[in-house]
Amino acid sequence: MSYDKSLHQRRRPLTALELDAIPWIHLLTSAERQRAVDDLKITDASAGDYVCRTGRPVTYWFGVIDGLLKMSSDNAEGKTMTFIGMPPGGWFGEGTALKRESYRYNIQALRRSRVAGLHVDTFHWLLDHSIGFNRFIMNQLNERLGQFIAAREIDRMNNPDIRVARSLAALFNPVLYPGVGEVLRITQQELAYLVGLSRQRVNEALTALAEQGSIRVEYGGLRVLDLQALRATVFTSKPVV
DNA sequence: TCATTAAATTGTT
DNA sequence: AACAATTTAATGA
Repeated sequence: MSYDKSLHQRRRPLTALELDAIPWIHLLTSAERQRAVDDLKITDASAGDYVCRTGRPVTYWFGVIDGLLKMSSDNAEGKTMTFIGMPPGGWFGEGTALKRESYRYNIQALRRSRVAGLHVDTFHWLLDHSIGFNRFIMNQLNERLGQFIAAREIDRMNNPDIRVARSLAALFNPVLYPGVGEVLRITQQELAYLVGLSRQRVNEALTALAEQGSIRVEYGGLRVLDLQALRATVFTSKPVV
């Protein structure tokens, strides 16, 4: 690399490959796609960077091209409450974009990530003109509703192994996160942040899940072998001797 | 391309 | 929280 390393461009157009990885782009007519592509911007976020903050006016509808983001909301006492992971292929913020309100979540990069942004005006234009886009949004909202209900259940789980299993299953959701595929790139530390457990405990849970055969633990990631089994995990971690 | 070194991640206590 | 072991990434010949 002989380029300058001082001022790497924070915002650039998308490559054809990145474009192809956007799930809803294929549902548009060529005219609609043209307009969307012209507006799409991609930004590189370093670990710890905020993609959006609570209270800021909505300017973009976001999608994860690569990397891993976490969504957190602060309650009245300023305590950070909910964590949801956003792996590649996930698009978010349509709720607030629809109402043109301000963001109700903090979105932070857990590691170096590439985030695509579609301006709210274009978002609304697509809603007004594209049936395919409307289907995508409707499907997305519906799927996420299911996810939130599941998330409430997960929060009430006291068994760490099951918490980890369910949280992982959510991250492997092929509808919400089509960019994930077979292998989810996530470290055990990152997963620990998302689930709200220590890395040690997550490691223990992952080992148990691997023994069960639903996943395989790999360096810097996890491979899903049986998503159904992962979702349905009910075993109690401590074997009764 | 290969060998060496540094950094990141994992497994364990 | 700390440590050693393992894997990957970076570097330079």
